[in-house]
Amino acid sequence: MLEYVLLGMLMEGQMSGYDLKKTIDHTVGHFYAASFGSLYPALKRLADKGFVSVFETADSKNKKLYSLLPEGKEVFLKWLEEPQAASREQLIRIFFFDYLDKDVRLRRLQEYLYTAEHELRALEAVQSIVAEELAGMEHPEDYYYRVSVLGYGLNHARMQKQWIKDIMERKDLGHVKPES
Amino acid sequence: MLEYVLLGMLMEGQMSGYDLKKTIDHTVGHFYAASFGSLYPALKRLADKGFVSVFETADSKNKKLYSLLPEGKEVFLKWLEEPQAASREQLIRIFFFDYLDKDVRLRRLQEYLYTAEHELRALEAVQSIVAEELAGMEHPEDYYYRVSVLGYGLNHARMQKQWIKDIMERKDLGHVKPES
DNA sequence: AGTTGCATGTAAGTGGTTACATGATTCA
DNA sequence: TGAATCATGTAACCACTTACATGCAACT
Repeated sequence: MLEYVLLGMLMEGQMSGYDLKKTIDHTVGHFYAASFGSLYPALKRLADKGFVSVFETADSKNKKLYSLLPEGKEVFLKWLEEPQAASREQLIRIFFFDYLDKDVRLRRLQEYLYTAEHELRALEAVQSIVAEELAGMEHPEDYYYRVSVLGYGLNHARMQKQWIKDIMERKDLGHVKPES
Repeated sequence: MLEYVLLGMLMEGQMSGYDLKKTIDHTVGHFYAASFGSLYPALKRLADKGFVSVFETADSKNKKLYSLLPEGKEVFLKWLEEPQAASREQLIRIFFFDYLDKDVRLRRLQEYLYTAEHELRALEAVQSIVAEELAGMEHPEDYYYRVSVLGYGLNHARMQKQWIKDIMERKDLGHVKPES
C-alpha cells in the first residue's frame, strides 16, 4: 500500500523522503497515515526493486532525492487500474485517478458505486431487522447508542454513494465549497 | 482494542469465541474487523489476566463459554469513559455508550463534537488554499480527482459533526430509516 | 545559545492477517 | 454421504508504529 502511494506521489516529480511524508500528510493523510519508520524502509525496497532512482545531493544535508523510473511508473499505473479494492484503498486510488484513462476510470468508479450501493442495501436490511427487534422490547431506549452506530453506517454509505455519483459526473468542484 | 471489544460484547452475557466473532461481524464489523487468528489468542489473554472466566461445555462440541468477571467489567468501563480516542476507536466506544453514565457520556460526546468541528475547520482551511492554487493554473481540471478526495473528507467531516450532534440530543432513531 | 525544522535511519514491539490443522454437528 | 456450519486453535507472516539515535540548518 505505502509503496504505491510513494510511487504515486513521485509521479509529480522528484522528492526526498521527508518531503514525501509531508505531501502524504497534507493530501491523503486524513485517511492514510505514514510514519518515517515505514516510509524510509519502503523507499529502500522501491530502490532495490529498481522502481525509483536515488540521487544523493551534495548540499551537505545528506538529502536523497527519489525519482520514478519507467518500471516504477508501469507498476504504479498497473496497480491503479486494478479492479476491486478495500474501501480505504479505494479512496487512495481515486486520489490518483487523474492519471487514469477516462474509460478505465469510469469503469472502476462504476464498480465502486456498485459496492457502495450494495453496502447501503445490506445496512438497510440490518436496520429493518433491528427495527423489528426493537419494537418487541420493553426498553428500546437502552440500546440507543448501539443502534446509533448503525445510523452512522447508513449516513456514511449514503454519503459515499452520492459522492461517487458526483465525481463520475465530474460535478463542479464547487460542491466542495463551504456553505457560507 | 480487540480485547475491549470482546469485554464489551460479554457485557450482554456469556458467549463462545465463535459467537463473539459473529456478534462483532454484524454489529461493529462494518468498521472493525476481527479474525479468529486474533480473537482466540485475545480471549486467552483475557482469561490469563482474570478478566473473563471460561466454562467448558460438556455437549461434546468442545465449546467454551466466556463470561465477564467483575475485574473485566471494571477494566471495560474504565476504558469506556476514558477521554480522547482515535476516530475509528471513537465509533466503537460510542457503540457501548449505553453502559456509560449520562453525564460522562455527554462530556465525551461534547469532546468528540469538538474534534469533529476542529477537523472540519482544518479541511475547510486546506480547501480555500487549494481553491486559490487551482485558480492560478492553466489546467485545473487535471487535478479534479486529487481535489475530489478533499471533498470526500469535507462531506465526511460534516456528516460526522451532524451525527454526533444528533445522538447528543438523542434524536429519534427514526432518522436512521430509509427514505422510501 | 537554544529551539524548531530538515533529514535519514534502525530496532523492538504491536496488532493484527492468512493459511493451515483438526474435528464434531447438522441438514439436505 | 457429502457439504455447510459450528468450533477451536497455531505458526508464519506482514505492515506498520514507537522510540531511539544522529546530525545539520535556519531562525530568533
